[in-house]
Amino acid sequence: MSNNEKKFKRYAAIFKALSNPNRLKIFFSLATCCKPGTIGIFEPDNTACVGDIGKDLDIVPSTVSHHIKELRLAGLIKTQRKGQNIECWVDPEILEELKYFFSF
Amino acid sequence: MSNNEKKFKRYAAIFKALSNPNRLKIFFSLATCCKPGTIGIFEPDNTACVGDIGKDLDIVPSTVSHHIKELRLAGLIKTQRKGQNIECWVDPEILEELKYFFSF
DNA sequence: TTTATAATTCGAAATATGTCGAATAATGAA
DNA sequence: TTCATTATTCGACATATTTCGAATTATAAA
Repeated sequence: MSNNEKKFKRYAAIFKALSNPNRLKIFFSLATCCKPGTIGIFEPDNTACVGDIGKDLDIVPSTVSHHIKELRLAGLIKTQRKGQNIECWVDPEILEELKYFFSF
Repeated sequence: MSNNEKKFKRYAAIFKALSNPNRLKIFFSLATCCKPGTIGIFEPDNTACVGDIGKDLDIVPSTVSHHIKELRLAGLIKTQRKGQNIECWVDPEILEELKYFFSF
C-alpha cells in the first residue's frame, strides 16, 4: 500500500472516530474542558475520567468505554490510569494536524 | 432537540461523509484540483465530473454517484449539471468552518 | 428519431457499527 | 481479606454502510 493510500486510510479512521454524535461530544468535551465557559465536571489539568464523561450522555459505562477506545485507537485522545479512574485528554498535536488538513 | 444537539449531529454527519477512504479521496481531489502540483484530470475552473473522479478509484460509476451524493448531503460539496456531466466542487465556506472547528 | 454517453436509482448481499447487559479485571477502602 | 467503585471485555442484536450490477433517466450526437 502506497504512502498516499495509508494517509487516506488514517485520516478516514480519524473522521470515522468523530462520525458518531456521542463520540464527537466526548471529544469536544475533552478538547474544551476547563477552558473559560465550560462546565466543571473535569479535572483542573484538562483531563476527565470515563464515569464523568458518561453522565451527560445517557449511555452506559461499557459504551462510554468503547467510545473512548475508538478515539484512542484513532489517535485523537490519550489515556492513563490514575487509581480507579482512567484519565483522558485530547492530543494537542492532532488538533494542529486536523486544522492543517483543511487548509488547502 | 437543542441547538447544541443539532450542532453535534451536523458535524458528526460531516465527519461521517469523510470517514470512507474513497469518499475522502474524492473530497481531497476536489479540494486540491487544479492547484499547483496536482494532476490535470479536472476542469480549469476547480470542478470535476463524476466519470473523471471514478477513474482513479477502481469503483463503478453507481458507487461514485452514491459517494458524491453523500458528500453533497453533508454540505461538503456543490454540484451542477453541465450537459451530460455533473460538475462537482468543494464549498469553500465549509473548509473555513472545519478549520475553525478544530481551533479550541 | 435512433444511438451513444453520463449519471442516478434501486435492490441485494456482505460487512461494520452502536448499544446494551452480564461477567470480569483493577484498584482503593474498610 | 473482603467489599465497593471504576473501567473493560465479551456476546448478542438491531441498524447502517459499502459496494455491485441492472434498469432507468438525461442529455448530446449521428
